[in-house]
Amino acid sequence: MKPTVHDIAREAGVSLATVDRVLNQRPGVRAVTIAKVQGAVQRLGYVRDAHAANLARGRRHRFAFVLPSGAGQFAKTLHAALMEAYASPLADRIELTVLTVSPHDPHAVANTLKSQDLSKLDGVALMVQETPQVRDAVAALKRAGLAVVALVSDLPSTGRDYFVGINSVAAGRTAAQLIGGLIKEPAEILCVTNALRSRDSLERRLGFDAAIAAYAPGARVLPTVEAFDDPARMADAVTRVAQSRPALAAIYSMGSGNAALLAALGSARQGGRVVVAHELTPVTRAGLATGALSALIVQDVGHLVRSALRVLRSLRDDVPIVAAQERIRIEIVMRENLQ
Amino acid sequence: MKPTVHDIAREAGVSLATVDRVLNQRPGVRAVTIAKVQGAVQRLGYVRDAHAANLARGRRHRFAFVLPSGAGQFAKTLHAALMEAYASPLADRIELTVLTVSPHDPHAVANTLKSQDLSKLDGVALMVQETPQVRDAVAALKRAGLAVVALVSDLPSTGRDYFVGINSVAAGRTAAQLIGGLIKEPAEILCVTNALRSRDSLERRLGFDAAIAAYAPGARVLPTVEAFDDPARMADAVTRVAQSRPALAAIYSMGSGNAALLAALGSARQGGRVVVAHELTPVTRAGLATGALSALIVQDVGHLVRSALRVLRSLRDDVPIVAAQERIRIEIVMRENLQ
DNA sequence: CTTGAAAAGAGGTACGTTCCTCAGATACGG
DNA sequence: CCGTATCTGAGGAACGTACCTCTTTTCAAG
Repeated sequence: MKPTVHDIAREAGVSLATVDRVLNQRPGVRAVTIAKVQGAVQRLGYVRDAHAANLARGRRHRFAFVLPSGAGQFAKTLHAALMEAYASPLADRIELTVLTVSPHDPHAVANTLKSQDLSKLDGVALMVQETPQVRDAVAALKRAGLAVVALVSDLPSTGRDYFVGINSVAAGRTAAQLIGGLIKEPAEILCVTNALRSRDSLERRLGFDAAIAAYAPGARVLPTVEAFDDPARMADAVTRVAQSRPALAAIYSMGSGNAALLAALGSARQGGRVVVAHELTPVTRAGLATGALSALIVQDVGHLVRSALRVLRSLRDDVPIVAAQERIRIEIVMRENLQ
Repeated sequence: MKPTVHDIAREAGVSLATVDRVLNQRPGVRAVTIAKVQGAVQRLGYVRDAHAANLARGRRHRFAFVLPSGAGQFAKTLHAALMEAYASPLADRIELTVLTVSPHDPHAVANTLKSQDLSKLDGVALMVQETPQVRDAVAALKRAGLAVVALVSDLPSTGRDYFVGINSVAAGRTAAQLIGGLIKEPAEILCVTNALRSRDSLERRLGFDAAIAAYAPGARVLPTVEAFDDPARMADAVTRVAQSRPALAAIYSMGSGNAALLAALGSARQGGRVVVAHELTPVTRAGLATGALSALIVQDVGHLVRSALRVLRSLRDDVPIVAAQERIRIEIVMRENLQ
């Protein structure tokens, strides 16, 4: 039988109230008594029953997710996964608010959070780029005592409690290994992205550059095509390079903009050309199915949102986080292991 | 506020006891009354609080995991993951028994389960090959009212409640795509395994054969090397083929026996040869790190055991299973996305 | 010593559900 | 119309924890 607070009280020779005070770190207990209680906890191997605790507390976790609004397919896919997770038993005792903010307005995150009553919130998961404004906003959240989780893009110097997502540098290295393995002979490689300034693209590129020489010796990486969220520009640039470069062996799409890329490739694609992109969305899924894309580097959106929810809850319940469970894997998805 | 049984009772115009009887499908309620209660449940969107329910029930889930004993690295890795999951908050209210059975004795599973007092058990997860004896054993478990989950290898015609693991045919197809993509020119491909008779090896081979022609046109698949769990035999056969066949472009290790394979390759390996195996274990991890292995097809053991625990619990709590969360992905692991 | 605050004890209610008992109501065949 | 079987109601205890109030003890400063 698992020990309860009553067992602890008996074992420590104190009352239930004192055990409760120690367990919940409330004041009014002498140091020696605290030690006695903690000793009993150790000896009996007591672990608080989080379910009973929440029940008693009548606690409902109120979490907010801040997601980028607008075009990106990935954000939409993630949003859908979030709503699915929210409908599942995994989310019981959770009240969810989803806030979408423009990824282009640096003040949007701060303003949106400012418009929220923080006392009506227990935790926030943020999928945003790190900016000074975001740093301030996170600091405000922490001051209000909220749990803060960075989602997809880390916010390392903000004091967030946890990061749920993949290591972008490692993702870039993985792309390099994949492309190096898949191309039949060393030739030219083109990197494309919508915005090179974003932290994720930057880090992926870093990892890619660091690893490509080892995995594709002799290959040449062409100057990056940056489309600045303009589909026409992306299509245009890709078409030009693909047609003018017979030696082009691979394309690495580091960020968003896959719809335009695939549209352009559709008319210019030749057999044997390796194309690697990120994230599984309706667009990239179709690309895999038709063979326009060779492989994808993916973080499972379902895993991301469930992980974020679990981590937020664990932080609030003061329960240890199962790191292994919350580690998001860098997945390689090809047509045959797409399910 | 989430509706409670009290709200349902009020809404349906019945007493709390009746709501409880309907909710738990106990006898003694007229059909019309059942309908009234279910209508109220629908209207208010009531979902039972599984935590409070378990608390009230004082229920502790007693689950048993049946794992293969003996050599296999994979089983050991899975066992370790199970113990880790068991120590985590994920497993609270769960009492775990691990039973190891010889994978070679067809009666072992049945005998081991027969030695257990089934009334002291709520659910069983089985990682075993399907045999007539196993079918009977599972039938006995179901008769005793237990939840039964097939782990890693499915037991499709036994009446198990759920299967946690990957589709082996799809895994074989993935191996084919991977090898087809990674080899530089069509040549010879060698398949090796310890035991071709096992369902998993069989199905992987099926998928591999069905897909290899499409992904490696012109390649030739050599007769399979079967080592019958004899490391010397494996090493011997592999060394012979590798040395006598200069055109050997790839090796696909379909099952266990990777330690012997890698030992043999260590002395015979040449650059550029593609080697794909299954499962992430200390042995294959080292193989990836040294470059002896090109890629692995992996099912995450942590995910497997956590999934099995969650599914068993959901089955017992009569709570819907989040299929997306429990779907085990066919992961492709290379050196750079090995974390 | 006395005083008084800090520390500890005692006992209670509540959370949402399960499950029990006992009593009262309804239905139905004879 | 009665007896009996089936349904339903009312109420309460329990699960393990949180948190509240009220009392009692401890202990050091005055």
